[in-house]
Amino acid sequence: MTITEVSKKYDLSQDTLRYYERIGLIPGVNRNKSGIRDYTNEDCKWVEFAKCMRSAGLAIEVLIEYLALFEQGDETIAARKELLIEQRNRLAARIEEMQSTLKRLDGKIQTYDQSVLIREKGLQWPKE
Amino acid sequence: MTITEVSKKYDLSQDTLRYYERIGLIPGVNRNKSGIRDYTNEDCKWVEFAKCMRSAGLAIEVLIEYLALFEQGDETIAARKELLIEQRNRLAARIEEMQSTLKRLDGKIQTYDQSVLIREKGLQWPKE
DNA sequence: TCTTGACTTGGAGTTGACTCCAGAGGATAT
DNA sequence: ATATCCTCTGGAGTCAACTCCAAGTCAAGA
Repeated sequence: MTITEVSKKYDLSQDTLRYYERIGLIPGVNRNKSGIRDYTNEDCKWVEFAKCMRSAGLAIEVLIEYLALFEQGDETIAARKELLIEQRNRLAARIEEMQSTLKRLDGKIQTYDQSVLIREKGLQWPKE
Repeated sequence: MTITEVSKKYDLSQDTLRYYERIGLIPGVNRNKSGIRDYTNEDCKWVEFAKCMRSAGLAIEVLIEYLALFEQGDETIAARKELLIEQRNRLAARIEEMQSTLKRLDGKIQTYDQSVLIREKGLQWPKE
């Protein structure tokens, strides 16, 4: 697959794909005889994984480390698991925080519903 | 309240507090005769709101707009509600995305559990 | 053969959100 | 009174994560 195809498939710019490769967030992609990238299925999986994890807010640094560990082979399985657990826990915490903020926003919006109603009816704004 | 107190109370640096005020993310804080900030309770509520919304990932730009609308008075109630609904929906979408990534991480971690077990037992890695 | 267009690289520029700094003014402690 | 703090301002610097650019290569079409 060419970079254009991968770019379209995962909705990531070509620049971002080259950037991810350069910094080691995805593995090095093979080139044909004229030096042009040819993404394998395996490469694509990494692209997709990177995109997914980045969208969830995992830091690039951490994902680089994960790939580096992966490329060192089976000796690093325990370390990789550790890393994933750590990130999983961070993510879960962030989700919880965001959920409580979501609730707060819902509450605020409800208050606005009320206030609009009150204004429409020409009523007094309730105290406090 | 002084900036030091507010800074400690909400765990935001003094620089961040001054920055937030400068860009209009919190209202202008009154100064005493020697020009030093004296935060009111109202100011603190805005600081807390800003911190909460920022932690959930709402963009500074949007929060600046919200405060600007708020300061324009009741004419902007409808616009503020719109803004909040829009942000609420974005937030809900991000949470969902993150939740599915969380599940994916959990799955991956389980796989690692298995693989560690298999290595410990000296068994063959299962195909694929 | 000449041009067009996709691709390459290395490096510079941008954006959002802070974070730090220098220089100056008051207030407090010795 | 001098030193030490805390605060002020305006502006510069930093960091993560891209994003853009210039100069060059190569293959394919008119």
